[in-house]
Amino acid sequence: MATISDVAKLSGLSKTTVSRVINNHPYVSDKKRERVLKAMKELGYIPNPSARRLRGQLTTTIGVIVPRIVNPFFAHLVNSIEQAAYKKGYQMLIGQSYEDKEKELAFLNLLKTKQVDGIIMTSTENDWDIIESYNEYGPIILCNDYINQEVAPMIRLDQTKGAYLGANHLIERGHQKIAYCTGGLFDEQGKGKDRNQGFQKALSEAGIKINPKWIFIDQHTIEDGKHVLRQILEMEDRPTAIFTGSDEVAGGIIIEAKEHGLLIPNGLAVIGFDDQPIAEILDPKLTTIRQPVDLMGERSIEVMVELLVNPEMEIRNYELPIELIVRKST
Amino acid sequence: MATISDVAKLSGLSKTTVSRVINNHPYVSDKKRERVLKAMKELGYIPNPSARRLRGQLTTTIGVIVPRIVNPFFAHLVNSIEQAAYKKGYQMLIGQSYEDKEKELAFLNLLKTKQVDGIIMTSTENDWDIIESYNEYGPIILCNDYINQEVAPMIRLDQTKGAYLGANHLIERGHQKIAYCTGGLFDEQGKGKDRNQGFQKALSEAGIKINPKWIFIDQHTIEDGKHVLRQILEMEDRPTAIFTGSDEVAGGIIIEAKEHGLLIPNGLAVIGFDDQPIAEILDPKLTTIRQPVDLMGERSIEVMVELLVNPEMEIRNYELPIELIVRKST
DNA sequence: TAATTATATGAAAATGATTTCATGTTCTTG
DNA sequence: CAAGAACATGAAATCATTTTCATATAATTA
Repeated sequence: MATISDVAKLSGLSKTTVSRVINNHPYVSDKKRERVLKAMKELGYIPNPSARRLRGQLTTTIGVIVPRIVNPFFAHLVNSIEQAAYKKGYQMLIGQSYEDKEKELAFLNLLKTKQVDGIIMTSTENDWDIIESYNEYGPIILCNDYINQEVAPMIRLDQTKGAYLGANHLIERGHQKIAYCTGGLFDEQGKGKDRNQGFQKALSEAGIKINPKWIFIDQHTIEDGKHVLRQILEMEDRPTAIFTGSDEVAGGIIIEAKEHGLLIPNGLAVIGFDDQPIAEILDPKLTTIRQPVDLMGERSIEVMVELLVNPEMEIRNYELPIELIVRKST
Repeated sequence: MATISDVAKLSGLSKTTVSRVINNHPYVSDKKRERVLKAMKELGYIPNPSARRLRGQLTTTIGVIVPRIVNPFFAHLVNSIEQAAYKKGYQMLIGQSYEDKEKELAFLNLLKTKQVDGIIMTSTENDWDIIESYNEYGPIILCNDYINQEVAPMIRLDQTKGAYLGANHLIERGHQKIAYCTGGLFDEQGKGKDRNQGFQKALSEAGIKINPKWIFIDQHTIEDGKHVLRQILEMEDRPTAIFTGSDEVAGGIIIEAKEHGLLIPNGLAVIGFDDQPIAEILDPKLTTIRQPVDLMGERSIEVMVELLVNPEMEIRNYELPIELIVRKST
């Protein structure tokens, strides 16, 4: 690989001048700039990022933590982040936390060692106190997941409203016996908590009591959804509708219902969350709450880049619209 | 951040000795090693990767190129690669080529600038002549996609056999009028070509002629599949079965068939490729050809790590098993 | 016991960039 | 036209590490 010295030698100028051209510093005459550019092209010169980093320059790499990339919601989110990053000349380093605290910390360490300029977290496993300690090494922003304090920029949705819209829709369809199925645990913080609140608000406004037997926690996959449906079938007093925290779980419920001859939506109305491609594939098609994934990715990169340019930037929340998509499963 | 000099100062030893401890060089006395380790722990010292890279050390980062991460097949592949890489202490840098030659080259440049130790390509957009020119900067291995020369290690499946199995299955079910739907173009190299051959072999063995009107090329998404079905419905002479290059396209066909009241498999038998989660979700469940994604990811990392340790390693192919999964769509 | 050889350690060079400082030229401005 | 400001250039320092070279001591061998 050609180095800056090679370029300097070939162009008959100093490394300093070459460096100035690379970083388009103003004080370079047009003639010499031309000579440098010509030499650079001739040698196929690319500045060595390790050397630039060592001098405290930016890495033009942004880290993204996701729980698991095979979850289509996160695949889409990662996709939109990567697209936006590429447009701005950034690379994307991906890490899967697999809901493991250690893995999350291992990834945050990349910030400490300046391998990434900043990190976008789409989920958080550790407490914020711990994550915060990495913040001094570079910006951390939360996208999708969030916590209820204004400590870092957050790209978030009004989850409370989303859950409220969904629950309300079920109530309007005449349901009184509504089950609830969440990805998190019940006393959690952030996203899950807000959804719980929205759900509860809708029900209490309609004067409906929540039956604790109809609450399912820690449900994530299609398999989990199937299992939930089997549990419901065994109940004496069954719910007539179920609100789920993800399209995948909703999908599992619908697939298993078909297996057991339970009709959707007449036997059980099902509502999902995310509006993933699967929502259109299921039969019946899934009523769900759409999260504007592309917007979230784009906005995250925008905020990250601003923050890298101006680290003193004001920390605030960016709330994006959330929307109910009514299809055939309710 | 603490530097190696800080550790040297605190431990009262030289940078050299500290470096020796970090890289566990043999010639360090146990006593001093202890002192260094203690100082390192006390300062929370982590070596600066940029500086190490600059000195020509490995980056412990492996680049992975995928066409698009939202394609569940590639999401799973990336997942298995990341898992395997993490276990061996490597990070994974992802780039989406979006089937764009420029983007692919931009990513290959990371090798040139030593930002990654090696690159795993799960698809290739540029000709091998061009890709090969990056090979001198670090190992490139092909996983999933491949070319028909032994120029780089390839983790591949016997695609010819896969397509043969699928086509044969349709023929055994009594079909004579079989359509073919591929992701690539028709005269392509590598994966697509082998599949074409397998398909053709099965048909010619059964004495069946291929109807060129029933060949669909460049089909990738669910939407593409829907479109294919509409085209079939408009034909006077319709096929009774269709072989597709991906579960997603097959899914689109099945969904659209339902929309038009065409029964699967009686009106049209459909066979997919990949055995993605969607295959189990579709109604009827999809007959498909399973690719051992987890194995492919694992093997790729194994080979990559070996190759990094011993760059002179013999180049060879690693062929993994491929399998027909019969469900309800045929 | 003298001569190798293996073990231990550190000073200084090297890696490839950017930044600081010094110096010289050209342009404004009073 | 003198003096200060703006422009243009390069030598050398700097970033955090590894590697080379030099040197000293301990262990082995002849």
